[in-house]
Amino acid sequence: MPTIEPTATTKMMPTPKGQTRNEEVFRAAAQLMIRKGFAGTSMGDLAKAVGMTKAGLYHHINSKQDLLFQILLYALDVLNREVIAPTACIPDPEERLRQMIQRHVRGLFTHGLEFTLLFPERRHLETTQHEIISKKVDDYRGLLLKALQDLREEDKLRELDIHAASNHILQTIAGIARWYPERADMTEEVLVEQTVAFNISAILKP
Amino acid sequence: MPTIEPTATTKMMPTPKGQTRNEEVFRAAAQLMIRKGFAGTSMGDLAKAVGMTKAGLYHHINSKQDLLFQILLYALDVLNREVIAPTACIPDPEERLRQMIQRHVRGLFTHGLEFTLLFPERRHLETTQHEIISKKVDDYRGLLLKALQDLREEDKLRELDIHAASNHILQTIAGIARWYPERADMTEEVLVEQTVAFNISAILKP
DNA sequence: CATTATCTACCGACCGGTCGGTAGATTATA
DNA sequence: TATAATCTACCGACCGGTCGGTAGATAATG
Repeated sequence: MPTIEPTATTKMMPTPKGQTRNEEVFRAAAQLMIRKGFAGTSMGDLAKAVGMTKAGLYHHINSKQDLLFQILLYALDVLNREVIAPTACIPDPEERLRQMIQRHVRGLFTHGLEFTLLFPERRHLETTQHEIISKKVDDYRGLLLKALQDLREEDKLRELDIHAASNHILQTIAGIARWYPERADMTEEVLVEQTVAFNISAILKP
Repeated sequence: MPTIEPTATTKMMPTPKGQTRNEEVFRAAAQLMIRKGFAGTSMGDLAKAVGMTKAGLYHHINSKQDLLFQILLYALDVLNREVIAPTACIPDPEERLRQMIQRHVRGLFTHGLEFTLLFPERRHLETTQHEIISKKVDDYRGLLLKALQDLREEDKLRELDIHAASNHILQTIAGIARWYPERADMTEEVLVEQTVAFNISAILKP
């Protein structure tokens, strides 16, 4: 896991060369919060998970809230690098959409995109941080919407509400991280294909 | 433990008729937990929401955990009455599936089915209660799976993995309660149509 | 009067977070 | 090169506050 860079809204954390421990904390926190939720995860739990005391933990983070904020920023950063950036310049909207879905699903388990499960937990952030996350999430949804609009202009879309459709697509993707881990009776690559095909079939004219 | 009946939501008033205090507590609890999560909802919050003290609250419930259990049981009961029972005897699998989706989505806001958002919160239950809920949820997923299997036998299905498909369908439905409230730019009935069409198009041969 | 519903007052455990302190590595200086 | 100064990463102890939950008194209901 790459370093999570401090932002203008957060204080600099004492983070020297050895980032190993930092990564460990952030990773463990994300995993705990995915499993038990933000409110359901205590700093004591986290400290135990990384073999530290609570006090020692606070050498690496500013606050529980800010920890969540950093995790969400990281998740959005990966989303950018693994999904948004590589598909931004694809002119054909169908191919663009296919790749967005494909890359998002594939990234779920190979690039830490499972952290996107924590997006709803942004409700625990204070207003300013909440807005920062929400804006980026909305931007992502906007890209999906744009692909649908482009498809409509090419007359390749069924008669459907693109707002509803874009949300449905996002739900199928994000939802995978909720059910797949328990029912892994298909390979990851099959799951990728299935998810792309499901959503493409749902929206494209036959 | 008293059971709760679906009624129109009324603001907290001193013992409104047609709605017992019990229902008020359960309803308020469900709404709070949907908004802030189980762990993020304190009994103090809940007490304030129904205009009581914490102690007074505990006349109506056994424990916070059991409160969640009862809410989930109630949600599953409504799901049974509003979705499962009315569609169980429909022979045509396509029509059965259409009605299941239609009734589930329609029920989301008219019959308190938004409570299904709380299903993931069953992780906070103890083992036995957790298993009870999980079994019923799995049964519901099984019905969806059965409809897909029946469709396959009629050769009306695309080439797809029905396990992945059933989960995708469920995610689009349950996910509505997450995004629709904030982006209600379409009527409820349109949303019902859109969701049915989206999923049916996704799985049926063109 | 019996039952139900609610109150005041409180408990021990745990919460997020801070404090003063320190072992050990790193750096600056004489 | 010796040593003093600084810095990182951590700890045990502790803080005020909140958590879920309870005992016992009181009010309303029938």
